[in-house]
Amino acid sequence: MPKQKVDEAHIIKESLKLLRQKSYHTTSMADIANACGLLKGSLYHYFDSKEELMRKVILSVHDYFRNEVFVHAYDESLSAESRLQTLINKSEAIFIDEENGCIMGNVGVETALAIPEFASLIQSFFRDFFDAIKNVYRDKYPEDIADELAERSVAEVEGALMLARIFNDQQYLKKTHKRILNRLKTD
Amino acid sequence: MPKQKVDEAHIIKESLKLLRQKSYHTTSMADIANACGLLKGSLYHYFDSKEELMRKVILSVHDYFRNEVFVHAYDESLSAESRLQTLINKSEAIFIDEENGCIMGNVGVETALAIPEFASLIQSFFRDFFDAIKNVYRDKYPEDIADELAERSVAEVEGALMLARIFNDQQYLKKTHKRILNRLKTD
Amino acid sequence: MPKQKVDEAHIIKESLKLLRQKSYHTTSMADIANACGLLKGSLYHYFDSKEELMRKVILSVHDYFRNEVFVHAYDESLSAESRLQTLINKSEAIFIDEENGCIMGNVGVETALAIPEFASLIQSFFRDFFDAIKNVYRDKYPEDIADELAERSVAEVEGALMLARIFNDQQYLKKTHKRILNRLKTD
Amino acid sequence: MPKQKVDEAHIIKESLKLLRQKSYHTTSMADIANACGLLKGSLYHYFDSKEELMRKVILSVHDYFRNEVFVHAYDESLSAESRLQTLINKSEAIFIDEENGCIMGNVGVETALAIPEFASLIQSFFRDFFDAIKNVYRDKYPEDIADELAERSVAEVEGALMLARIFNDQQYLKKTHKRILNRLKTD
DNA sequence: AATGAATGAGAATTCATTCAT
DNA sequence: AATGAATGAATTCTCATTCAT
Repeated sequence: MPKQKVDEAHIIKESLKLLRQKSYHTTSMADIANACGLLKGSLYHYFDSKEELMRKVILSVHDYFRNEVFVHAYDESLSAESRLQTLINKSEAIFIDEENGCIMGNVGVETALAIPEFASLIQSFFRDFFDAIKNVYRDKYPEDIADELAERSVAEVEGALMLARIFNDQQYLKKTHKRILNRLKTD
Repeated sequence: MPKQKVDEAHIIKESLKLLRQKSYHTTSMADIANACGLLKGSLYHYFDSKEELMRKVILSVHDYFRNEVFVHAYDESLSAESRLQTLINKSEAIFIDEENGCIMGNVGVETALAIPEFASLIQSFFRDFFDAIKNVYRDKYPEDIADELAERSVAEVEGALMLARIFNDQQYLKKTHKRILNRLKTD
Repeated sequence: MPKQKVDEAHIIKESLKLLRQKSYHTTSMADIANACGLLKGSLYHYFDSKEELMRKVILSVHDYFRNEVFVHAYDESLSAESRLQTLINKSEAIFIDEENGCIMGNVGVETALAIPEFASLIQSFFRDFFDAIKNVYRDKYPEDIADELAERSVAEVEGALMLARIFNDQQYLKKTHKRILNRLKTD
Repeated sequence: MPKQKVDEAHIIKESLKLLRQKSYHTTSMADIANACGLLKGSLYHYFDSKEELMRKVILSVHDYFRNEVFVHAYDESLSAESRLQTLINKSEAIFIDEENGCIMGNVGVETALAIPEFASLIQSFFRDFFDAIKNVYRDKYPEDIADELAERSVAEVEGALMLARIFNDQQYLKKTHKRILNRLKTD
């Protein structure tokens, strides 16, 4: 196995793992450095501050979702149902593991009032999340209904992830996803 | 105005305000003591540790919901709709203010992996939350549907509260509550 | 020898010694704590920050000069010469030792641009220093001359202290003081 | 505009600006590198350590004063008064700007006790400063008086610079220079 | 010559907790 | 019950310095 090379992207990846698992305030720069095989001081070679690192983690997750998850909602070569199914599959691959959870929701709740900049970046993520879902529902529903269903779906997903984490049970998300998909059939 | 007397209940009340607003790790014992007009050392006369205090806050919130919110779900003197309406009104009075949020969800997400005891207590709260909603839906739906609708409702409420906090917008919760109530009519 | 009791005044005293000797940026909170027989964290029980401690040191030195040094300039029961002689004697007792130097000048020069608040407090000290000297010279000289001589004297004293420190030679200050005193005779 | 070439002399020049303005301990190698358009690691190609760099800055300033300022004191083609006037003009051009101050005095006071080598180099500068002034006063005064007046003048200049910095007021130095010049007339 | 990654020591500060009074 | 002093470990961040490329 080749030694992991340390660069900004790698640090962001390791940070993401820890931050999603442990929360923003419980994850120390030393934890992150340690996970990267660095000393804590060395992180400041890449990031000016813990906040900047967190910001880049948020942006990186947002990018990833945009390019690897939400994008499928706009793939006109597929049926609405296939598009939503793909989006859901990709989401689950990210959200579900030993910890369960969405770093955006978790960090958002934890820091919304203390670090408004994070809230603002996370809002942007959720808007894209809405839009993607809405774009699929638009195939079957009129604009206003699609809008409401999308908002509801995002809330349900985030709520399910919260319960999944607290109960350590992935079924919450899986059932929610099933419902969301069913809305394209009947609901 | 009578001087607030300092006792366990009062400290729990003040702690709750802070913990819900600021998260578990950002709220220090000094913050809490300060809010109670005490010095931080004095808190240890009432609680052995921050964890114990948090535990009692969780239990206290659970009790409050049981006696003041969930209880209405079982008031057979009212219609299912009235029962749910009351439960929702009471919930909103607790969940909505300048910060928006549910301390159970927030602390649950933040500490689920680090402090399993909290997760366990919070699970118990959410089970009672499920049961209360389910008991109302049972009036109109068969057991299995009521069950699923209740689970979904709790997820939606918690997801809506997360978005409410991140977007600083109370409409997420209000719309969700409306939907939940409508399920007793048609859905 | 009774164990030194630790209180704010004692910490300020120990800080003063170190800060005058080592400069603001070379004196760490750990150094100061150590000199007081405390751990560095314990200092924050008394002072919110290093800057606040420095501020209180400055104010304390200013107070000391006001009450123990400058005050003699205004003692109308003595001749102008005696008043200046006393003021000079008291000054020397403070300024001269193994290190030589005036914490006001030293910290002033070091931090004037970085921490404007210090500059402002130190200006106030130097204004009182001017005024005291001027009040003595007024006995022999007209207002405008007294004013100029006072300003010149303070500059000479501070310059002499700088040289005294750099050359580790107390004669600079002693000769300066002699000249300042002689101005009451002829100059 | 030709790109500044990076060589030892250029680094020393940039360091000087920063060190005079910010003090020795507040100026980091990164600050200096940055001002030179280099990365901090690169500085070590030119200087073994921060101390060596500071030493070379001190020597460079001393050289500059020797060749561009003090030298005028020995120009026998001019009157004593012209010589002193020139020396003063040159000094002011160096000492006065937005910050005001003499790097020799500032660094001397700041590091005298911690880094004796600096004190020693700075002493040498001040001896040349004395000698230059004394050489001019010798034109009018006997040796011992010239000696004393020179010492006094240097102290006054340094003290005035200290006050100029703390009060952010260039008049202190200008008035001092006037007095020093007047001593060649009457005093 | 120059870079940029890495170090390791040390800075200020915070905080849960203890304990004598 | 309450205080306030003290702790000690942890946290974020800085910085002079080294070194392979």
